[in-house]
Amino acid sequence: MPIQLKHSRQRDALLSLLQSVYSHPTAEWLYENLKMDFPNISLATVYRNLNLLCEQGMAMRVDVGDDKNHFDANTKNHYHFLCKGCRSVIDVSNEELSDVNLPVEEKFGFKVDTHSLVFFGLCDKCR
Amino acid sequence: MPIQLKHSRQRDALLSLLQSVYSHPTAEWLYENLKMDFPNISLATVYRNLNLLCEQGMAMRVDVGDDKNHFDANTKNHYHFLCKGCRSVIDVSNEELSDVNLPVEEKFGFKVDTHSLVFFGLCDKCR
DNA sequence: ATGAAAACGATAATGATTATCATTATTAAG
DNA sequence: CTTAATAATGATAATCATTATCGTTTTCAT
Repeated sequence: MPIQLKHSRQRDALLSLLQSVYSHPTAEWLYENLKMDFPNISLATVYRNLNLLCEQGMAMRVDVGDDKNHFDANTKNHYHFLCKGCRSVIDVSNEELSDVNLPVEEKFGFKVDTHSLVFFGLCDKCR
Repeated sequence: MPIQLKHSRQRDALLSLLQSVYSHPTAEWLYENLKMDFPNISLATVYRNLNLLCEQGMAMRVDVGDDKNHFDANTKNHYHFLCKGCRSVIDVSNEELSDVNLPVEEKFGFKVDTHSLVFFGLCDKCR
């Protein structure tokens, strides 16, 4: 008996908003912007649906260590860069960094499923 | 006028406890264990002194994305592995993974100061 | 010994997120 | 087109790690 999803205008709007931006917004930012179309939307609804979208694989959580989650509709494998100046989160392709897991598997005998890699510095606007 | 540190038995005990363990304890764990010698110690004292030790470079914060900070008296550059089974945090040397920042600098034109790299999987006991 | 300032313990406050719960919206079946 | 089930909502309380506040205690140079 997996939970049978029902349609929701709020969830639709959330997903298309998330898909329309290149930034990696927080729940709070999405909440503020959804208020344009849904003046009565609740922050709880935003969190609920973000969790749903992540479970469904239509979005992913981006943790850059700034104590709040960011969200990304691009679920393809890639890394992120956090600018210490403007605090923006920027995509970084991971083509050049394949097989990072391998040396850890081999040297320590751990089974490495995934890794998290975040870069910190100044973006081209802030440097 | 930089803050003039004064000696504190609680801070001494915190540092030597942290230096004596290979795990990467949380503030809560350190607090519970310091109670042996300081029954009246406050959790605030533990947090205060952990922040101080980090500022002084005698300890470092380890963020593995589990919503609480871990602490490490080994401030030499190394990575961490989080076991999804026993939730323990294990050191990983970074010898095999030098120059991770470089490709990002070159390709995106960002000034990359640091990066955070955490591995997830099962340790040799849990796999 | 003494006084300024650091550190303390207790505890309230914060901020992001989750849980609760009464009400509303969606949807499949009659 | 009703209706009944159940998912989703909005409002808000609760949670949990961490920080701030504040009156009291320690530390330490004088």
